Amino acid sequence: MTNIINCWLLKSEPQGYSIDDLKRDKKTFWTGVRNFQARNFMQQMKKGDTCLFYHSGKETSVVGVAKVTAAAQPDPTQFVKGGHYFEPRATKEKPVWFCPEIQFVKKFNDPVNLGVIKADRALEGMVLRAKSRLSVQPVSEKHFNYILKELA
DNA sequence: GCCAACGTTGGC
DNA sequence: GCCAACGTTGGC
Repeated sequence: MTNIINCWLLKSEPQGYSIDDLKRDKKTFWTGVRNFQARNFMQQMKKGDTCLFYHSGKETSVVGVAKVTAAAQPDPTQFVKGGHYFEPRATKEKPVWFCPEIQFVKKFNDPVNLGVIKADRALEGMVLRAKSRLSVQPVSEKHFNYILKELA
């Protein structure tokens, strides 16, 4: 049996790319992630997987839901010489960084704050509680559903 | 392959 | 703005 994890959490600085930006764009490629752990999780994402969309910075809240519409593919920003996300080690044959495509699903009326997530015993073990820096992380289906149904 | 130095993220 | 956490780089 393959890995059946199919819920994720994506972090974003809202000044950089917010849930409202995603709502406007409807779809986007999740480019610019430059962390190997995060990349490895993104490569496990499949079309149809669901994602919590988290705003870091001032808000520190889960603000909505997105879904994966295409599996990870080479991140084009790694080839842009002089660009912020340029990757000198990457070639077209052997790209280093990958990005799935995601689609807007919903924005919460009530964002779920990190404080609540940390305090709620039902969310014990959530990666977000421990790994403060990881920008793409798996979420158990139980935790995902709980956040949607009980907290948002 | 170790580890010190360095850089970045992100909560507070 | 600070700083803890932690990922990455590069010298050895």
